[in-house]
Amino acid sequence: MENTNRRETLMRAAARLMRENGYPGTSMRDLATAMDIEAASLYHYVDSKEDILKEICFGMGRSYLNAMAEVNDIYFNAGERLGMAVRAHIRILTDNLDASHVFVHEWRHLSEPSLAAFKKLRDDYENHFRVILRNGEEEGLFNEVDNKFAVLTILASLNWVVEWYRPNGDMTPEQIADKLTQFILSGLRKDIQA
Amino acid sequence: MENTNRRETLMRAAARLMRENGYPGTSMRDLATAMDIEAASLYHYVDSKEDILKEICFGMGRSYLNAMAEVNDIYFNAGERLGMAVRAHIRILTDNLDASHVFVHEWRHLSEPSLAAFKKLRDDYENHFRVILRNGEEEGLFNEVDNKFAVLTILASLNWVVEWYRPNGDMTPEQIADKLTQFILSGLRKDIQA
DNA sequence: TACTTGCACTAACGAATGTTAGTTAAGCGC
DNA sequence: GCGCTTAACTAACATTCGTTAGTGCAAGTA
Repeated sequence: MENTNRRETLMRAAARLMRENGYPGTSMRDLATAMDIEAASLYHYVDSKEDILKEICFGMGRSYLNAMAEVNDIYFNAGERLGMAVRAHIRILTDNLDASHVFVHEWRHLSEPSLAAFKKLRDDYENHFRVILRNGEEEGLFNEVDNKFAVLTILASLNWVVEWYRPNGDMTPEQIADKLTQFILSGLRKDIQA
Repeated sequence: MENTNRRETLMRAAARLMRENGYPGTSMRDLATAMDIEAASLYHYVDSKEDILKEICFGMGRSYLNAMAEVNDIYFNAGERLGMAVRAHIRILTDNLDASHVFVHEWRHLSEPSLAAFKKLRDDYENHFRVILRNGEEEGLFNEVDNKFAVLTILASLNWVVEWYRPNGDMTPEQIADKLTQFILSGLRKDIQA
């Protein structure tokens, strides 16, 4: 437990607290207690409480977007790209459970103009998924579906993992990603030719 | 705008505020302002702030469970029962958007023993879905899947609707339920015999 | 008319909130 | 040893928080 980047330790503690109690339910004094310092000392590392939220939300947003950019750099068919995107998403999410929870749920407590910027970032990410689905249709691989609706439903499944995943549980992130991909592609119904 | 059950108006206003700002982010004074009375006057209707949360969470929980009981009373095959459960869930959710959001996201701010009771209620509801899936397998209708995982993923898709559904949007609750059912059953992939 | 009830009010409580100002002690390069 | 930086501290600020106590008034009932 050396002194590796105290600021980052602070961010991690903040993410954990905000995950457990929400952003308004997390006080600077709570965070200070978790860091074993006084509340005022936090301001040596951050400018304000909202700064912490901003850093977590936009940091995670960048992570997700970067991973998606990598996926799109590689040229595969839409089915494979979808699987890779799901796998990347689940990997980042499970690697940063607390921060991802904040990313998914607490961003609404951002104030303008950060709020608008964050929404744009999210829309960008969703759009990448939409493009994959459209490609899949063009390739004759996917059914023609309402893409907006489908992406929301897919991301719902992915993001909900943050609610129940536990490290040391009985599913690895890779297994989760595989099952999700299969579910998204095939659903529950048994193939006729079983 | 007559005086139809002022207490219920209060609950509705509370649900809206807690949806927008979270439970810790909603003060009794905020709620009082929304009701156009003083904060102290709220205590004529409720015992405490947490009472409001309790009433919303358990009220919605009962609604969802009752609907599920009705679905299970009628004897259909698992595929049809799943469709009916989805439709019932989406109907309740879209009929009570704000309260459902609180039900899905704010219950964690309950304190014991309410918290444990709520979790039990939720587990009961999830179990009903699990039973439907198992029946579907027994009937040879569904693939054999990890039921716990599948139910979480299905409920994720359903509950996420609370994040994007807008009355006067371009999908009716029935259309949403139908699309969700289709997605859950068949996924994205095009049938071979298309 | 007298009493009760429903629904609101004012005033205030102690505690908690985010944040600022100013200080102190330790460690490091010169 | 001197000066600067880092990382913490104490003390306090104005505000907001959930909640309680006590009051007033209007409507309904005996």
